[in-house]
Order: sequence, then C-alpha cells, then structure tokens
Amino acid sequence: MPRTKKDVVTEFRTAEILQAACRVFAEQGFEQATMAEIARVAGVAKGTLYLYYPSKQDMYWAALGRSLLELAAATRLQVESASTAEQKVHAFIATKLRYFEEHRDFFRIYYSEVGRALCRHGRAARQFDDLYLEQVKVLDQALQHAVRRKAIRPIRTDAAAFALLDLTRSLVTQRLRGLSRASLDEDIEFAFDLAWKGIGHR
Amino acid sequence: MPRTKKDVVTEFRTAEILQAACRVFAEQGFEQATMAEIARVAGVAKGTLYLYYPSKQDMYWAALGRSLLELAAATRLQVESASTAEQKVHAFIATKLRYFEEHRDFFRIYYSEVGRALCRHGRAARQFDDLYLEQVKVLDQALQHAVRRKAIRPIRTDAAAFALLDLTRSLVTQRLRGLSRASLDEDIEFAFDLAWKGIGHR
DNA sequence: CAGCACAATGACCAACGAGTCATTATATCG
DNA sequence: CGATATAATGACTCGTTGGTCATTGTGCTG
Repeated sequence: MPRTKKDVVTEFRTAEILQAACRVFAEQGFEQATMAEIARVAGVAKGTLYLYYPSKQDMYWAALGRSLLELAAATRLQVESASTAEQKVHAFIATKLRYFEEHRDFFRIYYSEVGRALCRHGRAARQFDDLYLEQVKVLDQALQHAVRRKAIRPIRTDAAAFALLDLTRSLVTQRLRGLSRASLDEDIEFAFDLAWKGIGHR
Repeated sequence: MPRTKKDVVTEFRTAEILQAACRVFAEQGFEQATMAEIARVAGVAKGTLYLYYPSKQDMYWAALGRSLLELAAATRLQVESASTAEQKVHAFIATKLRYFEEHRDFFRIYYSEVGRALCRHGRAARQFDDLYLEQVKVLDQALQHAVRRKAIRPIRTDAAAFALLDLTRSLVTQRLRGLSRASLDEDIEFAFDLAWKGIGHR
C-alpha cells in the first residue's frame, strides 16, 4: 500500500529542492555553489537537503541528469520519426533549441559541464560524456544513411555530427547572452539553413 | 641600467612557474587546481609562487591572457591580410586550429573558461569576454564586407561569425579528444568546407 | 489530549586550501 | 672570506564549506 500522503510531500520537497539547486548551480557553477545558498533558495535548512540527497555531487547529477535524459530521449524520438535526412537534421536542431529555450537553467549547467569535459573528473562525468556522445551518434547515423542515399554529399559524418551539435549549442548561447534579436523559429531556421547548406544538399 | 643577471633569472622563473600553472589549470580546471600542486609541478615551494604572482587568480589570468592576446593578434593579422572573403574565412579557421594544435594546455583553459561565460564571475572574466567577442567581430566584419560584395549570400553575419567560431572550437575539441584521425590540414579543410558551403559561396 | 514517529533545524566539526612570514639558504661584493 | 642583501622555504593561520547529529517541531493516531 503506497503511503500517499507522505510520498506526495516527499516528492514535492524533492522537486522543490532540485529546482533551487538548478537555479543556484546555473548561476554559480558547481564549485561556487554552496549548500547553504541552495538551502536558502529552497527555503529550508541546510540539514534538510541531506534528507533528500546524500551529497552535493548527487544533487548536481540529479539536476543535470533528469533533463539530460529527457532531452536525449526527445531528440532521438524526433530524429528517428522524421522521414527524410533534411527533416532529421531539422528535427535535431529544432528539438534542442526548443528544449533549451524552455530550460535555461539546465542549459547553463549543461554548458559548463561541456566545458569541463577536457579535464578529467570522476566516474560520474563519464555518464554525462556517454550521453553526449550518444547524441552525436544519433545524428551521425542519420547522416551516414543520407550519404548512402546520396541525399547529401559524402563527408566525414561523425565530424559533421559533432560540429552540428556544437553549432546548435552556439545558437542557444547567443540567445541566452541576448546576442540574438531573432525569434526562436528564426534562429532554428538560421541554424538549419547553415547546417544543411554546409553538409551539402543536392 | 638593467640588472641583467637578476632580471634574466626572474624572467626564467616567472615563465617556468607560468608553464607549470598552465599544465595544472589545463588538467584540473581553475577551482580544482591547488597552489600546492602548481608548486610541486614547478619544482618550487608554495611561498615562492607568491614572489612572482600575487594570487591564484592573477596567475590564472597570466596563463590565459598571454596566449589569448597572441592568438587574437595572429587571427586579426591573418584575416586582415587575406584578400578575398574566402581566404579570410579560411585564414580565421586555419589560424585558430593551428594555434590550438600547438598550445593544447592553453586550449583546455580557454575551453573551460568559455564554459563559464554564462555564470557571472568577477571583473576579470569580462576581459576574457571582450576579447572573445572581439574575435567574433573580426570575422563579422569580413562577412559583412563579403555580403556587400555579394561574395556570399545575405545572412545574419554576426550570428554566422559566432557560429563559425564555435565550429572551429568544435574541430579542435574533436582532435583533443582523439575523435579525429585526420591530419591537421585535413581538419582545417573540412571545417572550412563546411563553413564556406554553409554561409553560401557563389 | 497524550504519546509517538519522524521531519526539520542549525550549531557544530573536520578537512582543505589560499595566502603569510619567520627562518634558512644563496648569491654578490668589498 | 665575511658581511649583507635578497630569494626560497614550508609550517602555520584562518576563513570557508561539505557534511553531521543532538535537539526541537509537527502532525498523526488511538
């Protein structure tokens, strides 16, 4: 029998704390963020945090992981359900831009995590990396297929996939920094246009 | 009268320590790097570091700034001395890829610093940001000129410049992570090809 | 309402690391 | 060589912060 009352409250607190953590990690980065500050933002005492998450690291990975998996799943779904190569590339870019637009705090954490990929740090980072490379692979396979079908010119699809992921991130960054005055849809079309002409449609 | 003997030794020590700092900051990131570790790598005592740099921050910015200015200057020179838009874009990409290939530790620091651009942190970061945006501007102006001359199709040159900078970074990252088995020149041509077709030659 | 189980609290602790400075080593020069 | 100035050292200080836990608060149940 599920103890509904208790479970609901617990779930609520857990989410509430996670949201506060998201905010603080996004603003300060992992190292600069303090548990005291997260507690303050969440409106609870420091000790309470540890009733829901065993450590700062765990909290961080909880904040990052949830959205990361959601985004990865959405991207895979959208890309794989698109029929043509053109639509797949478009779906890849559009899904990510739209998701990040709606989850800005997540993007900041994601962005700073990417920045640390070149410094080695603990096992948990590998999990992030795996998911990151998996996203490249999704796009890579779509491109490989397109090359075989001669829908695009023959290029190094893996390198192109990696580049397109970074291109997408680039546009999101511009938006977040307030450097883009265009609408979201315009930015999506811009990125897609650049990408599609770049990899060479026929 | 320049006290040559003393000055030479001082200069040598300063450089030696800076190199060690570069190594450690590249491997660990700013936060994780400790002065003790830098001292160990440099082969001096911790206190000695403070005879040459007043603080960890200062040391970090010394390590980052020197190369950053050098790269910025080289890029500006190469881009401005190229005559056609095509050559300018090529020069931009090639200069950066070549420089980063030769200064991998610098790239790692640079890369992680870019990742923190979305979290606010002290005045000094603004200096980095200014230089970063200045690089975009160099490319932007070349693209604007090209658009006016109808050498490329009319696009948002600022967004394209930003994207090309990120595309370049993407290729360097792939090389550093060992994901590219191509030669440096091949990667340069690949990036240029993608970029040039993307922005649309005529 | 009394008693109880458990959630919340925040003072506290221990570890860590930036930065200091009294002491020691080294180089220069008369 | 001895005196003196300067460079190098590393044990130490002190503020910070992740994590703990004895105490306090809360709500449920009989």
